[in-house]
Amino acid sequence: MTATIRDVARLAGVAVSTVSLVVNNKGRVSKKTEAKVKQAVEQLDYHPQRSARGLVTQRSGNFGFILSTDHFSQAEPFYTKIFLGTEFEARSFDYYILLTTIDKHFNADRAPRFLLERNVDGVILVGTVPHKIVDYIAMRDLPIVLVDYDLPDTKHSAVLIDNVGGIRAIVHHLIKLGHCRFAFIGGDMKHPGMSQRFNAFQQTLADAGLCVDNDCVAAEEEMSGIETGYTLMQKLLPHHNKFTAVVAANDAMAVGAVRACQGNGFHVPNDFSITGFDDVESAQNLHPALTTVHVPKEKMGAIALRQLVDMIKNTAEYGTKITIPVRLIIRESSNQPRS
Amino acid sequence: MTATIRDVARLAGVAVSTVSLVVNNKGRVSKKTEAKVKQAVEQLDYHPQRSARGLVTQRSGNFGFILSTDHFSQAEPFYTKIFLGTEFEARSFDYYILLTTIDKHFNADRAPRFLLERNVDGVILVGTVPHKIVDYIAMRDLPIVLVDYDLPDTKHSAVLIDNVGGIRAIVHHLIKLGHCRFAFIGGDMKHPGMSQRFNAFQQTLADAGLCVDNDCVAAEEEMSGIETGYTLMQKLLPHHNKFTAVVAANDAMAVGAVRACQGNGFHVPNDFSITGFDDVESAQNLHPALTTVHVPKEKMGAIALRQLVDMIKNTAEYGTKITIPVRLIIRESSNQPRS
DNA sequence: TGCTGTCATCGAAACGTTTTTACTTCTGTT
DNA sequence: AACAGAAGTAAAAACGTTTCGATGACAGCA
Repeated sequence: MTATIRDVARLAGVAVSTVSLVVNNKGRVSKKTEAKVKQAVEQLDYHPQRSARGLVTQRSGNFGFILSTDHFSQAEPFYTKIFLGTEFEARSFDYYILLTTIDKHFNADRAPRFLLERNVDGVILVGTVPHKIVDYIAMRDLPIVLVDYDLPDTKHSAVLIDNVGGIRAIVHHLIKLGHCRFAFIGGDMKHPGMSQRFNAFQQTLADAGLCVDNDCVAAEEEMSGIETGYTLMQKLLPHHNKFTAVVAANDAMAVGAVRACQGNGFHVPNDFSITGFDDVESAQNLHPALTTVHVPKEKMGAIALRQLVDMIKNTAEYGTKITIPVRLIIRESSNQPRS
Repeated sequence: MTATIRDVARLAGVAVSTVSLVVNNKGRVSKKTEAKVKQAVEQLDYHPQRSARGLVTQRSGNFGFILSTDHFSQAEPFYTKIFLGTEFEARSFDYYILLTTIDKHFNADRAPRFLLERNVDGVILVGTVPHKIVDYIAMRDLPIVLVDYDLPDTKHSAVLIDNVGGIRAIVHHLIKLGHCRFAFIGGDMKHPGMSQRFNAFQQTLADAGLCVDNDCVAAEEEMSGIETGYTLMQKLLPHHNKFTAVVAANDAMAVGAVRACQGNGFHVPNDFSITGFDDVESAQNLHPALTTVHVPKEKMGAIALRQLVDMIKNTAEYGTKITIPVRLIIRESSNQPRS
């Protein structure tokens, strides 16, 4: 049904190879034949067939995009936005994205089919992802870019959030408002980004000559959602006279924390300032609107893609870590401490 | 680097074609050679290469999944969940999903590359999608399944929500609680599902011998998010003595409506009952938790995929409309009317 | 023993490209 | 006028599969 390269060649009165040269504009073809060929291509609406091209070039023109199932189905479209950035950028580089989710316990014989069938030229892995699958992909020596995740003991490219800079900005902002007694809400400490935020929190305070009461740190292992924030804030509230500002490790938990306060008759920010991190959608809609750190999610996805492309073109090193700068967003949830 | 079918054949001591027969278990191969071949496959970790296979079968093993950019980036993961359902089901049928977003104004020369390169065997289109692209795909005669959208004047398969049943359940529930004066909040009436919900609302009331005041219907053209719900509820509130129950066409707008009420000193459900539709994540987290209609999103995605597969296997008709039943979820936002 | 039919396996063609090598034709130089 | 080199084009091989027709072995039957 659809036109093949042979049809184009026949119509243009040239050899098949010449058509190929024109289409991929490689080699030198005279202006005249080029025009002829292009006209024929146009007329037949010819597009090279992916599989045929892939067979000879051994390139699929696809990238794999892997994230854990629970990340993807999360209420907040944090990772969805990263994907969007990648997908959009991919289009302009003529790559396609094969998205798949894997669950926490990766099992080698349930490996994404696109790996087995050599149907991708590189892989982007986003968020917390089993160590095993990274090794698995590396073994098949495909270029890898991690996003918002880092494996400490390996040498893979990664696109990372400037967690330290973000937390530092938040804390300095609060100090400038006059706060000197802080609490912290953290979750999912297995995620390197989370623990990074916590460490930055402590470090920044230490640098400012302040220290944190143990009662003012609440952290949970597994989750880092609204529920978690709510629960942890409940644990913090009994010691509410020990702090005036609460730094949450992300917006979701901050939202939960605000709710817990309001549910217990406290006012934000009059009684406590509460801050988040990530600048997700609901941070703006919240009442009071959340002071937080903006993370450019789409941009991160785009940069990861570009990094992958560069690695394939060999114009980028295979272990580059890219740290994405973030921006403090001051809204209503932070204010001067109660007197 | 990776093993080819020839390597397997050599190792097993059989012909290439025999290996192919075993791998695809077509034709009859003796138990003995089958074992030999399978052992060799195992040993070399052989997997047929997608592009080579695709070239000869003229099948890519991929499905396209298209939704509009704004749908996908929406805060609520409604469409994300549909995708998840599709992707998961696809895996068990050995298909891969190529996801792409297109913007409202589809332009034929920016068509998804997977269409041009014949890199998909069928397409799932989700949500409001330009009429033009559907025609475009149909022209290339690929099987199509629409999800949560329907084109009235065409004959395409579609997986649809039982909007009528859902609204009817909601209204009956409210009537049973004692309500007889209703308001409606609707948005994005271009989407057939939305107008369907509105019509069902009116019809159900009419059937019950009730009618709706014009002042009690608020609908906006474009959007249907939290903001819209908030704005529309503001418009409704001046006439608050004309109704005791507010039916919103989806959860997002219901959330906005609840906020507007609370912001103006009204209590939900004591002053008004407010209901939603969709049962998204935040409907449960809301205070008060939202009475709504549960829509099985993952399931819809899965069913769409299966429909596509069946169409390709020619075990399903090309214009089947599948209506997915929904379930009333009674939570806290609905109660008896104020006296 | 010779013939027919079934079953298992094989060899070769085909799918639609890209890429490499080879062949013309032209241009300019001596 | 002969020739070298460059430029443009063509022919053919290769990529890794599937599939189809051919072949051989073997059983059953006359």
